[in-house]
Amino acid sequence: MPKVTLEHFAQRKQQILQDCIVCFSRKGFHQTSMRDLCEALNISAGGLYRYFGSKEEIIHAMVEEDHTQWLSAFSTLSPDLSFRDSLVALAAMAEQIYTTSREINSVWLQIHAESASNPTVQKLIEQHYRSFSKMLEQVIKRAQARRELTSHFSAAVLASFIISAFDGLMMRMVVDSTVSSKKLSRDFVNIITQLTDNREDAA
Amino acid sequence: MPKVTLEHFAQRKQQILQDCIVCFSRKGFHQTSMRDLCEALNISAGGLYRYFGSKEEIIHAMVEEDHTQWLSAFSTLSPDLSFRDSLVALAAMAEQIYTTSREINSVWLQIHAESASNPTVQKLIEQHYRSFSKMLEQVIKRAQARRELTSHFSAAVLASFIISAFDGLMMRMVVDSTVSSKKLSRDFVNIITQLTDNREDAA
DNA sequence: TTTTAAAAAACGAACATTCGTTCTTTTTAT
DNA sequence: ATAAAAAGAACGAATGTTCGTTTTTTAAAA
Repeated sequence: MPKVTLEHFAQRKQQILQDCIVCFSRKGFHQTSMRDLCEALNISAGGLYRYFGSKEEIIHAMVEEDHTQWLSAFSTLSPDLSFRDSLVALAAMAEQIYTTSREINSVWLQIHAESASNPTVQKLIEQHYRSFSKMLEQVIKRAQARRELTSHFSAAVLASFIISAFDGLMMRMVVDSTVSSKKLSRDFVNIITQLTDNREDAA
Repeated sequence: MPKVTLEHFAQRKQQILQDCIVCFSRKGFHQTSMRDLCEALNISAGGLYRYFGSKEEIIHAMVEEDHTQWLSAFSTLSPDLSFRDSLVALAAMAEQIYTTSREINSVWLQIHAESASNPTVQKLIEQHYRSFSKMLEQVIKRAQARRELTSHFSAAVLASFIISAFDGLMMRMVVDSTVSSKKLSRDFVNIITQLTDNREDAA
């Protein structure tokens, strides 16, 4: 009779996805052929297509992978943390997500670029940012309520700004190899917290 | 006898480059074939190859195009401006560069992604940021000398931060169609200036 | 325990297209 | 008449995907 796999299948699929990420980060989606993938993963074409029905499907899976990774990371964030500590924790998550497998960085950037010409990807990313923004706004609003963060700017605008700054940092890390992510992200946290902390707004 | 073109040639080349940018922004470098370009530009393969020796060459030309555009924009920046006004002016330049031809945004993002797998592009971009950073540091140092800007952070770090924030903003504009660049970039200038202005550092 | 049947998993040659580029030819403008 | 400019057919290589075949794995039958 058959083989009673299920989680085994999912596990293998996950492993394949990770390997694909490495390949894509090195050569780019559209420069990496299915043949390239097969060779690198030691799998045949037919084998690979059992796990992902198309190249597109792999791309979508990568977006969702990153999305869920961030969701679960965010869920571990205690509401009791100060604004600064929340930021520090988020930066640490970014460290962990984006440097334990350094390749994700480049793939994530590629996905953003892809979204300009790929409506499906665009929709996935937009939705990712929507929920991500929401969560960050919660943190900001709590900090503002506690008066440890200036209320000069709306939570939505601040969230947008912070996300952009870190997206830009990620971009920079891909482009400039001399950037030390650890040092820079710490600098960024310092700047943001210093710049947003509450001082009896004497402007 | 020959045709005495020269600037005519350069002019046509520039026009072709602009049209390529539009095409690439809609479909992406690697999804846009030379045939696609030829059809869209109403030119033959042989004709196109007279202006650019390869697809790569077009990409390089786009990077350099953006680079020189920013260089000339920066050179118009008066040293007498306050820090805030300098930022406002820079944001206005970004507005002008990135919204008069909205497509450049997406292409610029693609170029960043490309740099991860294309050493030549990576080198071009790295060099672009190097000179861009230098110029911004000048502005920051002047503002710090005038004591209208906190000296809590080094000019290099601040420059890095500001560039990242605006790169991230650009990225966001590509990904999220609902973003109003005008409003957001103004918010960003407000945040940065508020957060970096000099108050007798009572921390 | 060994055999066996059946299905899942993996393989890899083959498919029709499409790719970037070249090259010969034709047109255009002096 | 001459040479630059444009054209577009043609090239081999490479693309994503399919599909018939082989291998492996499993659990019931012997």
